[in-house]
Formats: sequence, C-alpha cells, structure tokens
Amino acid sequence: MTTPDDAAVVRVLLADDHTMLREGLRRSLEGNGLTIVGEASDGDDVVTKAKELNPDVILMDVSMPVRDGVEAARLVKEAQPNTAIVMLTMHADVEVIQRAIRAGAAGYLTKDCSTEEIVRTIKLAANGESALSPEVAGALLAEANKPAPEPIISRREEEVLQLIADGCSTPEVAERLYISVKTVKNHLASAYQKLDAADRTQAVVRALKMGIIKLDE
Amino acid sequence: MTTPDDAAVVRVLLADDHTMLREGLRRSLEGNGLTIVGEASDGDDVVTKAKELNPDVILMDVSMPVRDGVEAARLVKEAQPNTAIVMLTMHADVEVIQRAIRAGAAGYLTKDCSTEEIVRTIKLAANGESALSPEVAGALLAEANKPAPEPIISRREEEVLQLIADGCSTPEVAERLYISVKTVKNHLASAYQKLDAADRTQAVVRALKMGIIKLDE
DNA sequence: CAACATTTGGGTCGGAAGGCCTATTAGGTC
DNA sequence: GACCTAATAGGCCTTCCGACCCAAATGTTG
Repeated sequence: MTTPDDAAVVRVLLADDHTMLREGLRRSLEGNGLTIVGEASDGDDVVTKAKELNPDVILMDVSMPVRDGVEAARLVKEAQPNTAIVMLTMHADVEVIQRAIRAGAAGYLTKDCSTEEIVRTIKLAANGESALSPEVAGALLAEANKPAPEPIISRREEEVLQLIADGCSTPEVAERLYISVKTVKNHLASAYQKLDAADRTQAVVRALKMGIIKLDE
Repeated sequence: MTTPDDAAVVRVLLADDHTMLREGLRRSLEGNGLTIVGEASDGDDVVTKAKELNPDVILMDVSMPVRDGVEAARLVKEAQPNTAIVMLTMHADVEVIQRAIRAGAAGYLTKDCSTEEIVRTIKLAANGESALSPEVAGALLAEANKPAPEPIISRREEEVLQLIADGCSTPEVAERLYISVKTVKNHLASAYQKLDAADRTQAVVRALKMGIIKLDE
C-alpha cells in the first residue's frame, strides 16, 4: 500500500467523458497540490491508462461511454488492487453507490461538493482510507432505514408477467417456458392475488408501476 | 445591444448547482480571457445575481434546484433582454433544447465539449450571435427529419384504453363513460387494429410505450 | 420435523373477451 | 351531394380467462 503523507506527491488519473469537467478538475486539483498524470474519457480508456500510468488514485465519473465507471473500477481493482478509486456522480443514487462500493471504490462524491472536499477525499484514498460525501452517506442511511421492499412476486411469476407484457398469450408463455398452460394460469392467478389485480392487464400495469417488469425494446 | 469585440472584456455569470463544475469552469474561462463576475447555484439565485451584476453573458446549467435553467433563462430575458444566455446540459435532449431556445437562449452546449468551444460560444453570444454544439444541432436535425407522430388513436379510444390501464373491466368502462358495453368493445377492437395488438393487455402496453396513455397515480 | 412457499399439474364453470357482420347519427372533406 | 371517419349500438359465436376445487414434488425456514 502506498502511504504518502500530505507533503508527498499524489499521482491522480482523471476519468470523465465531459471535457469541460475534466479541464476544470485538472486546474482545481493541480492548484491544490495534486499531480494529474493523465486523463481518460471512457471506461476502456481508464483501464488502459491505469496500467500505463499506475496512478495512486483514480477520480472517475460513474457515467461514461463504452464501459461505465463502476465496471471500469472493478477491472482496475482486479489488475491493480493498490490503486485507490474515488467515484464521482451527479446524483446520489443508492443502487449505483452500492455497486461502486462492491467494485472496490474508496470514496464516492457528488459533483456538487467543493474542491476542498474532493482534495481531502483523494488524499484520504491515497492513504488507503475511505470517505463518502454527506449526500451519499445520507442516501445510504435513508435506504437502510426504509421498511425493505419485500420481493412479493416469485421468480416464475415475474417471468410470466414479463412475457405477457411483451405481447405473449397464455399458450405462448407456456411454450416459451416449457410448462403447461395450466401452470402459467396458476402463476398468473398467484400474481393477481399478490398484486391485488383482477386480470392480466391490471397485473401488468401494477407490475410496471412497481418496477417488477419493464417495457423493453 | 452590447457589441464587444474579442479584445473587450466579456463579463460572465456562472450558474450551476455543482460546485465542482463551477470552480472548474471559472478557472478554464478566466484562463481564456473571460471575466467571471459571479456564480449562482440555483435558478432563483441566477435571476437575483443577473440583476445585481448585469453580466454580458450567463453560462447556465439546464438542471438546477429551486427553478430549472430554462425557467430562469426566461425570467432573466424578461427583465434584461440584452443579457445573452448560453445553456449547458449533460445530454442533448431535444425537448429541453427547444424549450431553451424558446426561452431566449443564444447558445446550447453539451458538457462534453472543449473549453475552446465554450469560450467561442460565449464570445459569439456576447456579440449577439447564436451557436449550438454539433451534438445539439444533430439532435435537432434528427427530430426535424422524423416522420411526424400522427395521432392514430381517436379521443374515445384513448379514453377507453386509459380506463382499462387504470384497472377497469369492459362493463366498468361502459359504466364510467355512460355508453354500452358493445361500444366499448368496438373502440377496443378499433384500437387493437391501429396498435397492431391482439388483446387489451398488448394494447395497453403499446399505448404506454407510445405515450398515448399514462401510468397515473 | 413441521410449516410454509414455490413450481408443477389437473378439472369445472360462468362470464368476459374478441372476431365478424350490420346499422344509425353526426361531423368533416372533396 | 358523395364519401369518410368517429361514436354509438345490437346480435352471434367461439375462445379464453379467472375463480374455486384439488394434488404432488421441491425447497426453505423456523
């Protein structure tokens, strides 16, 4: 583990598809004693440049073309576990934050935080420590405190509902899932109860509202 | 109309809720001969600061708290028609671009363009000229070239579909609309043809995808 | 182990849904 | 005036759907 103190050089790789933000960050961070060793504009670029430059810290946007930030973080961590990764995001989305943490991110910042916060987080990350911005921490706590959205619908019921929403009739669903028409009807009936629906149309609408199934295509 | 040439001072007000981006922009623009006279972090703030500082150009993000960028632009333009406004956005969304142009924006940039482009657009705007970034122009052209989404579904058919989506059965729809069950079936059959659907569920899903009806509540 | 949920499958039955045909009235367009 | 569409409504007929009855195998959880 690299353990530079505040006086030591911290080598940073910037990754963001927005040129504007990258330039701004470069100037802000360089004005605060950090060394920018390179920039990357998409997920694959990050992985390549990380190998080339071996930075202490990568400051990376979550949303990037080709390969998203979280996926890129996972790949970099696999190849270079000693590289610290600080993720940047526009909005504190709990799902993404959780994915990022699992991918090995040491920090998670929203883009509305100040330069000092970024600099502090990068220096912490370079020392092997972690930090979340207040917004992010708040979002995680809010998630932890909510009553838990039980997955009332079973896997099979969900599959059936999705196929119905995709335009399949009952026999077509049976064919696709290699089960009898009767079983499809049973799954549907079970879903109706759980979703408080009277027919397949209501069930599909409810499931769509609850995010159980999607409008695909 | 203020008509400064390239050598004259262009006074710019920055508006973005992301501190990070604002700081970066300030440094980038100041390094390119522009004068930043102030910063604002939400829609109301912009309107107030614009009156106070009377900038030549406002560089403003579309998405901001309290009042969005487009709305803020409209208000500023009402009070100070000589102030040029350049909008910034993460993604080239045609709807938003059109709203921004109607609100009086002189330029529209995506955040992945370079500092030179931003500087050029701001200087053009200060001279009373307009400019769109290539991504934005492309999005507008694509919109203009699309075949026109004719309203294939009649008013009544739409009403019936919406009620079905809201959970009504055929007899219930008939009751609500004060028409016979037969008429409801006729409207549905007609909608099936137009939407290329085989049953009510498919018709509702198609109509949802096409934005004809909504998921309400 | 006992209890429960899931997945699988069967049967019956009334009512709803959908295909197909016709028909009247009202409002536009050519 | 002729023609078209939308909205209204009826009949007839077949199929499908959903409710309610059942049962067995498999997991999971207490």
